[in-house]
Amino acid sequence: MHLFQTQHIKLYNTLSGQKEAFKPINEGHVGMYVCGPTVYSNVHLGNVRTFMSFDMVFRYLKHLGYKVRFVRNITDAGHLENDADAGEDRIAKKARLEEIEPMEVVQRYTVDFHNILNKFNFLPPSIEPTATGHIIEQIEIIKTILDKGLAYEVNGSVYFDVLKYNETKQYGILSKRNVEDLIHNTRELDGQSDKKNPQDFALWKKAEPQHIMRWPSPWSDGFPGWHLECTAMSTKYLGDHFDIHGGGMDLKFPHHECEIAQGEACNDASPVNYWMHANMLIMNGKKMAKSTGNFILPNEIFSGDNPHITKAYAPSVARFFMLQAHYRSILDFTNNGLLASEKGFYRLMDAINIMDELKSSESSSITILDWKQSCYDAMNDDFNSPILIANLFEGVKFINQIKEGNASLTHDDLEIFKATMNAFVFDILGLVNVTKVETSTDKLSGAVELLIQIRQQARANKDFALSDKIRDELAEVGIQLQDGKEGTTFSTN
RNA sequence: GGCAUCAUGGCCGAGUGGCUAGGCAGAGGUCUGCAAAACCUUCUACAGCGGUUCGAAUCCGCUUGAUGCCUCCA
Repeated sequence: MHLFQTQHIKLYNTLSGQKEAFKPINEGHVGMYVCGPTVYSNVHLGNVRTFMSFDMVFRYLKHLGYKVRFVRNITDAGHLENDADAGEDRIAKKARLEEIEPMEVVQRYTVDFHNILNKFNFLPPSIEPTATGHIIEQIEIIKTILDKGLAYEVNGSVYFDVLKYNETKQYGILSKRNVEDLIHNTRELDGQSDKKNPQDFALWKKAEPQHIMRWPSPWSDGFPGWHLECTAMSTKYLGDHFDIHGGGMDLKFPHHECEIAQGEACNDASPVNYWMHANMLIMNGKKMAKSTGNFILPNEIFSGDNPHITKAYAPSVARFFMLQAHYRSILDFTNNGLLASEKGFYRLMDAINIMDELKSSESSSITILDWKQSCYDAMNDDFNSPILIANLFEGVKFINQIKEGNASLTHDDLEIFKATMNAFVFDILGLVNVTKVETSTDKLSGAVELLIQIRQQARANKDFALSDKIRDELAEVGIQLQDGKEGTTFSTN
């Protein structure tokens, strides 16, 4: 018996524009592909948000008992800064500026990407393929599309024929555009002479002599088009037809539209059942993007070294902040928002830290199974993590009420409650209990317990000067004393 | 200019055709030597203008504004 047999997910499918019941192609199995980063510079927080959304999806699917194959690629092939026929690719440009090999650029920022994701407590994907490792597969796909007559070769480059494709299929089905509108609204760009139409996109580009990243192909020494790698890697590992494809909202058009076209061209069938798009993280009302300079790096959040924030924040605080918004909503990154999340996060952690001390009762004053189901309902409804978190704060209330003797749970109910809290907070939301790690050092606990005893003695003697000194100076080094009915406890934030 | 999405209280951020979101902040109370924490109570809302409806913040239209895409971008 798996949880997915009783917990039914509805998810918003960009393709249909509405929430749909999720039904995997093979029962109990889920194939999910997410477009990964182009590793030409440090991953910024906006990038992280998208990947975090799908990390949460991955975690929840696994929690429900699905066998998930999660593929997230690394784009390590250079792509041109614009879609014109000429231009430098980003990785090559970075390599030139830093006087290193393109593959050194790729290596450096791949390592950075992994480091950052580890700090945010991401689960690794099942497969993390690279574009340059799949050149042969991409060439094979181009051959197929050429054979179908939906692409053409010009001067060693191969382009997808969007108008031809649109005669029998629908280009724009995902982003709700039609080709006529696209034609009317295309900006004039220099150097597009090789294309029959501006809407056509490159499958293969002939490399200029100075272009370092290049591979042989039947058409020229060159490199694959950007959209092709995802088609190659997704279908290789998940099949021609798979369950979920995710990515940032900004990839919807043209990237994902082109992926659909390529998949349809090869197999006469739509490659993906459910398209999921994570919304943008903006900062102070503007898009976070490397190209505009309006962005913050994760390491700057951990160190506090950025003019947009007033202090350092733990990775889990940033994670909690982002999960407090729904993945399909735009989220504005602000210092005030982060401060509010930080307080809430530590309140949640403080409650969890005393969960094991709760005593069970003869009867339950809370219908814990209803509460548990409401947690699942939240996640089942298009992965609504903000609602889930609201329910978890309901759980915080339960913990404190039980501790104060204002609520009760039977032994069995208490076990269910604790297991549910832990599952959602740590397994599904992927938060890390930073306070627990710090306070679990026995030496520190022993020292603080001693100070608490001395303070108790001082209070008994009405030596409040001493007792307050102990309390205040401990607070200054980040240890809070809490006087409860059953004695004094402490926590560290 | 075109397409799409969105517009909620002091701030962040859910949701819904009639019934409490939640967090942070604020107010009052309980507790405390005083605090803090915790608990109880509590205030402020659905951009504007029309329409549909017994009833709309929730559906429709218009207006205004925001964000994204339309050239690489999570």
